[in-house]
Amino acid sequence: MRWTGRPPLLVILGATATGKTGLALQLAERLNGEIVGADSRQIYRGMDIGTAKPDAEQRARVAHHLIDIADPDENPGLAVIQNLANAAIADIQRRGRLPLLVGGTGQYLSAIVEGWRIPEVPPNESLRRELENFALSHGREALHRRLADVDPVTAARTHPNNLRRLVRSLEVWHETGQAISELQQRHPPPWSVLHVGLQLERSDLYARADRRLEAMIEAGFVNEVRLLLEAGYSRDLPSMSGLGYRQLTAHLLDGLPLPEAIDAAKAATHDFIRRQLTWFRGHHADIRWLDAASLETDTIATDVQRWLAQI
RNA sequence: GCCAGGGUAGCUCAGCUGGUAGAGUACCUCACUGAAAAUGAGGGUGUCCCCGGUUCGAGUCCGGGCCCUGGCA
Repeated sequence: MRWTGRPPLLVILGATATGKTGLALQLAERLNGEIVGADSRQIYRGMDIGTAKPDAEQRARVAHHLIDIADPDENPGLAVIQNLANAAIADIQRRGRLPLLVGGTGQYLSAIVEGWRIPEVPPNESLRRELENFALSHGREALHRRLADVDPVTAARTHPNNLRRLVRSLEVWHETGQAISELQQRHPPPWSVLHVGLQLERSDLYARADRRLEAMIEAGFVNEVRLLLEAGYSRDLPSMSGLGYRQLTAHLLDGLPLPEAIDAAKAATHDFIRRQLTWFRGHHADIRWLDAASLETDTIATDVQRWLAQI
């Protein structure tokens, strides 16, 4: 494949359970492509069923990147993900192939495509605990005032209850002496990007997600969570906070009846779908939306080829 | 058929001696720069079963009807 201008990136996004994985596979096969995951849960080894991770057969058909890159007790963080994705995309382009950035994690998609400059301050767990303890004893308002003293801009746009954001902002200040608001910039990479989004009516999105969860349960989701817990992965790890994982942990450890855990997981998934859609609305204005219920892969592939020819 | 209880938000239900309604959950909206499937903020979305009556005013009181549940036949 050759292109005269900027190297191409095809982005496939959409709410969870819309069929991104299947479409990406078919397009990658037709268009000489490789898939770069933009999914914050498929990065974890051992979390397969509940994350709807592409299986071995699918990954043998098309090369996948950014999947199974961490153990469940690790927490790579946005900057690491962004660097890995950038490297993978550049490498695929260099080899004359088409990178497909595929996933539903809005923050990852935006950070990669918009080129967020992320403050180079890795998470400092002990500092985070210290700040959280301060909030516990003095109140979140007090922590918010501490941030307002050093970084009024960020303080003004962070709700005092959002402890996680407060802690991160103070962490950046503590490590760099600079306000996080001044370190946040954007440097979009020199790519030609086409956004394709998979869309469905809200009630269909919920129904599909519910059905998929039921299928996951039948495929052994509960046992997957049990194995993770038995392997020593604590319930308060970020990786264990995912949809289904959290609720099934409550089932296994707290005796929450399975049907109730499943219902709670469904509701959490609906909530997540809403937040995904909010993100896509706000961050990606130029998405080419497709009806996920009637995908015509050949037509889409032709459209993408036409796009590739004119960039 | 008779007796008793009940029909209020999508669901389960609260609503004191009459002043056009609330809770949990579901649902909807929004923010988001190294935890993001995370975290946080906001929102009531309603023929109070129907018809009539009393009253300045009815979810609430009265009459009639319809439906649901249990018991007795």
